[in-house]
Amino acid sequence: MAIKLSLTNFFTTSNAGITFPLLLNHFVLPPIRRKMQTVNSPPLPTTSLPPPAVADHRHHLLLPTAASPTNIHQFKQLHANILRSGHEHSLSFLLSKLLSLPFPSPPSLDYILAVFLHSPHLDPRICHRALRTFSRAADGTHRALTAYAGMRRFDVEVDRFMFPTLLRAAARVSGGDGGLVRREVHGIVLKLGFPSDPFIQTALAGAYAAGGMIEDARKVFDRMLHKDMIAWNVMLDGYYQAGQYNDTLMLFEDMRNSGLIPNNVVLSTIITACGRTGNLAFGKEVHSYIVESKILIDEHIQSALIAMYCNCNSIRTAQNLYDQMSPKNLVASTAMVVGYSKIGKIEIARYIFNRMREKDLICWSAMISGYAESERPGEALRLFNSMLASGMSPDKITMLSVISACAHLGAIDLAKWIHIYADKNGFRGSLSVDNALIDMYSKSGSLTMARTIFEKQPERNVITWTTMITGLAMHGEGRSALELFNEMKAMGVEPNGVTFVGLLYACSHSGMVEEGRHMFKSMIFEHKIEPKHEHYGCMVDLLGRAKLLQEAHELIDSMPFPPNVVEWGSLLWACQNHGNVVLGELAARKLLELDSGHDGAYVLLSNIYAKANRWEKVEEVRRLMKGRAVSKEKGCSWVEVDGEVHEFLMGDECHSRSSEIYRKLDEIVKALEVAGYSPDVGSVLINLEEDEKKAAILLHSEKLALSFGLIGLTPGSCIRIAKNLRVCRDCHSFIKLTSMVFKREIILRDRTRFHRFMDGNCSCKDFW
DNA sequence: CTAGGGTTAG
Repeated sequence: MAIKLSLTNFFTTSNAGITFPLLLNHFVLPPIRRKMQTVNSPPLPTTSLPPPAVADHRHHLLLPTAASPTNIHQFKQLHANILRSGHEHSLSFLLSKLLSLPFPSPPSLDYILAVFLHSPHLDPRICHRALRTFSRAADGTHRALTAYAGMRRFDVEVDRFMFPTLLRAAARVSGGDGGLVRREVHGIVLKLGFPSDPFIQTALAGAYAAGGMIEDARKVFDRMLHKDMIAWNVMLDGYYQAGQYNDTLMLFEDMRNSGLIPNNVVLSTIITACGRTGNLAFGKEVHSYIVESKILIDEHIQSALIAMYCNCNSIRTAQNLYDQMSPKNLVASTAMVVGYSKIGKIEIARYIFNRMREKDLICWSAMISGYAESERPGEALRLFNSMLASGMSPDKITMLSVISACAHLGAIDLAKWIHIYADKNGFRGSLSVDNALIDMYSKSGSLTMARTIFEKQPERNVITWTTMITGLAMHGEGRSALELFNEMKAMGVEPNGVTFVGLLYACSHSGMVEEGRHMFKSMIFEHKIEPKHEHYGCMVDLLGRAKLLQEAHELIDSMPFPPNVVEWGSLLWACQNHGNVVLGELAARKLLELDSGHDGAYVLLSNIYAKANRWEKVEEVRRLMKGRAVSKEKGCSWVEVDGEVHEFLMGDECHSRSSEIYRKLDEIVKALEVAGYSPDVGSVLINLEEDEKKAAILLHSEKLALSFGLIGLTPGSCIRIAKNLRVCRDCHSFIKLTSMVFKREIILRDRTRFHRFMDGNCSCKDFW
């Protein structure tokens, strides 16, 4: 009765009884006799022994060498003897010997399975041992299922102890079959009448959870009358692994309400879940609960707490806990490294990293990605080299950080090197690594290579498409970006918020106003994606570039949340380009209300006034800026020469070839003056004489980088400059002229896009 | 058995 009820409640009748014998029967190996023909056996006596009544004590008669076989060769000889002598019932003895071996190597797993499937007598104990052997082996999943299918065909009685073991194997079957196998085993459990065995239920829930079938896991879990700690932990961990952190926390509440005292394993999971969702309140509550109930805070809990506070931006609390720890453990130290990196305190992160006595791959990766994220890609790569030198080999995640660092650096030679490295070390074909490579190549100026990898990819996810779309957009190929988007939709891949950032960006930089408006609407109404700051920022930029300043302003006013510096900044930038003083003043005021130290706001507003010949206002802005001690952020540029990346700050004299660089700069300026160049001092905001302004603007970092690039240039190659800020108008025309006068192709990458200069033209369609 | 690192945008 109970069985029937479960069946109808939980399964549709169609997938309960009908499908399950089909799927498990897939797992069958070729017949054993074929296999045995390849075994070399000694000649057998022609007269066979009488079949023993009890199959245990006479087997030594069949053994070629010793009383008990110890290696696979001896097993095979024994096996051959058994078969040829017709004592097939002795296979059980052979099997039980095989199963008592400590760790069968992979080929012998198949061998065991073959013997198993051909044994005429299988008792439940042997079956369970066989299942356990297969389920425990890393690659034993399918063999366990095959063994089970075989057992059922031979009508071996299945007892309740087998299911947890079987489910452990089923839990590892991935893909579409995984779901079917789980349901099938579930169906068998119900059919055989074990639906309320707590061990089986826990294993079932665990198997469903491991396959991401979290709702099914929950259904099984909810049916359990008696839930022990393991059951709760399985369910909590299931939600946690599925990334459903809020569900994890809610279930934890249920657990506490049920009166069960959580153990350390559960607590670790909960604390980590709090960190992942940034739920500091919950985390603190759990922390006080632990302290109040005097639960022993072991290393695991302490590390989890530290990581949680780091993730919730409470680095000081984390530091306090870390200080109390002695000796410092690897996990906690890594958490601190990540915590400090995330808030931009990379030096403190490095200090902790340096003091770690032993370093594993994870802490190396954490430090590398810390640098990559902190806009210090060069340091990230140096660290990667140290890691290799220390004998550590990267895994996929390390590679992602390193590739990302290369992308930020935008150095094509390094990009090629890391690509080759990834290929040689077997990372080719990994979806996430390929995605990172596409991004790296498009950010290094090689859209062709990016596209090549993209086209070759056997599998693409939303990140793949988004990366490629954004790559095209950065290179000014707006139309192609939109075409690719259509292709993506045709393939049935659902775009996300980031995809639309790329698309709006593409529209904005290719002057496709109508398409941009359409995209924005389609995002909201067709794809049900809530527009966020970055989308509004793109739209303001798009409208602003097209001189639709009023519409841009209206859009900002219509936002459902308060506008931020990006939106006002974009509007202000547009006002400067189109010379709108009134709206510009408004945007600058709003911007400064949000961030009184925003250097760009002063610069742009001052430029707007200068354009309108309102010099008294220019003076006022400068005084205001001086009074608030705001200074323009120093620009920083990199240039790659002979595969090496050189970094320049504004007015930098640190480079070992500094004097040479400045000589070259003079030479360029003289040549450009002949061609009609005169420094545009509009963006120099300090109170200087005209001549001093001209001198100051010639020290911009991209000009230094360009000069150095021209010194070391081999014929035919081009100069690639990466700049981490917006390029000023003067530098833009400076580079344009240089490309003409010196007959060089120059590629400039600023924070958001590429400018390709050739013969005095620039590929970008921006306003200069 | 649990805890620490990752790819797209900003």
